[in-house]
Amino acid sequence: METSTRVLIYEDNPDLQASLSQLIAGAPGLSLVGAFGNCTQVTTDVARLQPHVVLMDIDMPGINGIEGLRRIKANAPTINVVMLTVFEENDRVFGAVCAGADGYLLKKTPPARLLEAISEVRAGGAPMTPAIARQVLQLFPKAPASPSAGNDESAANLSAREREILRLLVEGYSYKMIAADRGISIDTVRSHIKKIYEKLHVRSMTEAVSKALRQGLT
Amino acid sequence: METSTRVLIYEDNPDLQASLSQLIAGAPGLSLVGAFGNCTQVTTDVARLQPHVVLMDIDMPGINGIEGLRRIKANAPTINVVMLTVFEENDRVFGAVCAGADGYLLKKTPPARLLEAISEVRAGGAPMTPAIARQVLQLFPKAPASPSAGNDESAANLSAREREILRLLVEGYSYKMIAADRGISIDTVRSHIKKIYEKLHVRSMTEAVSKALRQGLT
DNA sequence: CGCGCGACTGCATAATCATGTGATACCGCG
DNA sequence: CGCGGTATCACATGATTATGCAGTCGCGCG
Repeated sequence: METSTRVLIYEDNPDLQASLSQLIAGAPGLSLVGAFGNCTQVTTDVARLQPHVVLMDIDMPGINGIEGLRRIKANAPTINVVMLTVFEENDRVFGAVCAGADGYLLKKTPPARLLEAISEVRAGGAPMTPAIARQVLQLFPKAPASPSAGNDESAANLSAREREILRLLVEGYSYKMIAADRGISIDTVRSHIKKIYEKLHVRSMTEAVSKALRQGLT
Repeated sequence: METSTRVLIYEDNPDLQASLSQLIAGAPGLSLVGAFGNCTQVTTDVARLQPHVVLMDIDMPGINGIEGLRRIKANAPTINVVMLTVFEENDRVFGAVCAGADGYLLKKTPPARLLEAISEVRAGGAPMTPAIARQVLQLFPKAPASPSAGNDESAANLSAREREILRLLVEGYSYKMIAADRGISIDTVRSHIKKIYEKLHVRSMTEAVSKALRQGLT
């Protein structure tokens, strides 16, 4: 029974493909199952080679890396796919993360960091080159600034405890679960929830959760 | 002309505040400009102390860390704010990144990594604990998979009727109201909702609504 | 001091949700 | 044809939610 991490590489630049292959093949705990210059056969490749991690070049002839990523995720969603790119363009980053990328690294990433990234993605992380991570955070919609925004009225009106409890509602906690989580009685939970409803002008949990999520109240 | 990174800490746990303070104060290239247990005076603190980096605890009495973050960003957007938390909850992560967080670390992050994070954020990166980075990527709406979709299972898997009914749940409709609205019996509504729960792997209305809104299923 | 507020608690009750079991009709597909 | 899936419906039961009423305690404020 093989316990090493099976890595598959898609990279059209021959030099980089060679050096990545060497790096992976020579790294303890990793095994290189394949290295290709394009991902036109990605579906069959993946089915045949059963990789745990795919290093996917974004720019390749034929099918681009994002499409390759999509196909992998469509057919084998548990495979971790780390995107590799020369550039840091926003639209590429956005496209890749929306397609389900598990990590995103610049090609110039030093070898040690690349190996680290592989083990990180295997452990459930999402390795990103710092500049990419920054871009990822900046892709999020910015909430309106706080000061006296009318929108934040509802939020500012909730007490800290009420906000905590609303958060747990959003997570799908029942009254009983909230009580257990916060170490209070279920009747206390009810009281807080009743108050939340009044402040948010809602009459049910679903309305409260919906409003909270839509207005970023929690 | 001082060239060290000025760090301001907001952390209400006295032990952690003390150890963070010691860490920062003792690190070459960093200087600790303040450490407080709450961020009620964040605006004046920041104006007075002129930090480059703020380490901000998410949970604090009075004004919570996300609100503190918002105020910093509203008044001094160039200050880098790294959020600290015990937990990894999705809504917190989402709230923080929408409020403009520059990084997000778990409190249990080892000291060496924390120092690294500070220099990383200064260099334009966005330091994130691996698990948080994973969550950040997962916060993005998933694009429709390419033609032979399997990835969009949850979304594509709901029938038209189920999707209609989920939409009404999100609007806060009760079973009875849905039945009236669609001209069907309440037991029919129940059957559909049961099926929706199975497909979405949830067990309550609030979970379904939450999931629907977060993943753009409706 | 009284007041308002937040956090906490209890009890009773009605309404609503969630689950299981069962069923029919219709459609498309191999 | 049988099968699976969708839409529809009913009944019974237990669990959970929502509401009303009542209360205590601590805090800050005029």
